[in-house]
Amino acid sequence: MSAVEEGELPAGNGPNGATAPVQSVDRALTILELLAHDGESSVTEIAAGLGVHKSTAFRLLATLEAHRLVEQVNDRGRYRLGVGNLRLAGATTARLDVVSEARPVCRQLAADTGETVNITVRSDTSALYLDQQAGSSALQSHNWVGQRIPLHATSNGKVLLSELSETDLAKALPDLPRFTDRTITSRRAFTEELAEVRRLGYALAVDELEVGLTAAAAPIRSAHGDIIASMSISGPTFRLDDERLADEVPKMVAAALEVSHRLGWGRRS
Amino acid sequence: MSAVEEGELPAGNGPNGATAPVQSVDRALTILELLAHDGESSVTEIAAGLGVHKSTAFRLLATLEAHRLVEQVNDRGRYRLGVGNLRLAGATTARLDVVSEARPVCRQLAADTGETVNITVRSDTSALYLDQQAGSSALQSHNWVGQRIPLHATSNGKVLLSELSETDLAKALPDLPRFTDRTITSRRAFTEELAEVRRLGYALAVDELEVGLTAAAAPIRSAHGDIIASMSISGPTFRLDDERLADEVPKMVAAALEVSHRLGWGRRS
DNA sequence: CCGCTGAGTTGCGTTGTCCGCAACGCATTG
DNA sequence: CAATGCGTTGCGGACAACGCAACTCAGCGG
Repeated sequence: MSAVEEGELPAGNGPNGATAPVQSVDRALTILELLAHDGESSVTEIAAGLGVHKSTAFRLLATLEAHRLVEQVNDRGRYRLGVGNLRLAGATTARLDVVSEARPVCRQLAADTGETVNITVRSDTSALYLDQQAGSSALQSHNWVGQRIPLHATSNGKVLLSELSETDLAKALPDLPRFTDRTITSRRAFTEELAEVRRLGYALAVDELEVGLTAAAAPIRSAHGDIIASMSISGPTFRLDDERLADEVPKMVAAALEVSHRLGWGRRS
Repeated sequence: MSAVEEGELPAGNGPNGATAPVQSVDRALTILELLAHDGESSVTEIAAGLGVHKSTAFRLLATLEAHRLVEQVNDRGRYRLGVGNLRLAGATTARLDVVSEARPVCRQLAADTGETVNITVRSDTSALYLDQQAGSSALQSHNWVGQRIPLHATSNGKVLLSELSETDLAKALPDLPRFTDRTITSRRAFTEELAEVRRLGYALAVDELEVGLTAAAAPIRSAHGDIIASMSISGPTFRLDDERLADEVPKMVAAALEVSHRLGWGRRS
């Protein structure tokens, strides 16, 4: 089959530089990522994406299908992600106390404010979105769950970084790429911003990641007092102006505090 | 740990009888299922569960870890499901119009009624829970998302079966096991129950799956008018008595209808 | 203090498994 | 009706994955 463009992927390794000792499994999991990205693909497309023969891709797909991680749309047709993923994700979040404790609080906050509420944790150099409760407003952003977002241009990121030691901070922030005019790109300015976050107890990000997008975030603390997650509300800048923020931010801070309490923070043993 | 019950799995095949042509991938995916079931496991436990050598299990885990589908708790420690699953699940539900359209409606209904709201579809011989919005009441059931539940003992199942042809119905219901005194186990009685569901436009299930659990469900229809999913509210029987149901069921039927409309049902093109 | 146990991790050689090939069935299309 | 494209399947060679055994490291009890 004609010209497979070589090297579409790092060739035999996981998405990052980590080692992936079992080739076929690595390929199978890459298929899942391809499908997550493209939504729906044919066997031939997937084979091309992996740089393998059609039959190989087919067998990998059949194995994934046996575990319901993929399914085909019409008995003999294209493939897409299957419901097995939902079960795995359910088991994943069941493990994370944060999400299960935070979910009802988030829902309430989303209802109170009408804006989108997110829970994030830090994962190396990114903010990782664990859960999202969409606001009631018609205009709202897409689902960010599972996405990785830069730390220095988001309110969640600022909160997650706010109490790190200098060395940890350096590791978590190798660089500060610019996204908009208002992105903080100077390390000195960012350090001052973090001090402000510590002082206020919450963080803001207005048009820093994307023009027209405003977010505010507050820390969620473990029983030990460490910041283990961040809760944010976000929406279009025109709707979340200063006046509106003055109303909503205290609610969000209170909600984050409530979750921290549920996790055992500030509880006398 | 000690004493592996023999034959935990059909040995080299997927959970069902389907063929899984790629052994290593099949094993890797089985690891995910083991972790989903047990929450957290050691390499040795996983190796025992698979019936393979420790090193094999380790390499499979390393590959899964490269894709963030598993992670270890303490750099050198036990393994558990990783955040990559959340991303895959996000991509899976993004694909399912039903969930994204239904979620805001469900949240509203959960807030209005204070009870748990679920969205399910049929998957062969089970009802599959796609999404859940917990009610505001303190007493509420656990998260069912990704679980598979019998069709004949649940309100959702009755709705999903209610407009099937006789042959499809036979395929979807090989048998009718009993769960409680009130479970319908006669095929004739069940057929009559389905007729009643069609007449009323919704289904009830009181103590049929589990004593003390009551649920009511209504159909969600595609643009073609087919029943593609079911929406339910459920709660403890003592709270959902006849009087209460008389209040809440119409709300639920209306909510399901709203979702059907969003999906294009009854819309003039 | 030190050896012992049990955990996760890592070279190495062999073999069994997975891959690429090519042929097939089945739609859809000209 | 031939032609093309898809997803699917038998087959044999080769390489990748497996099992083995040795290693590192923590915890623990002697």
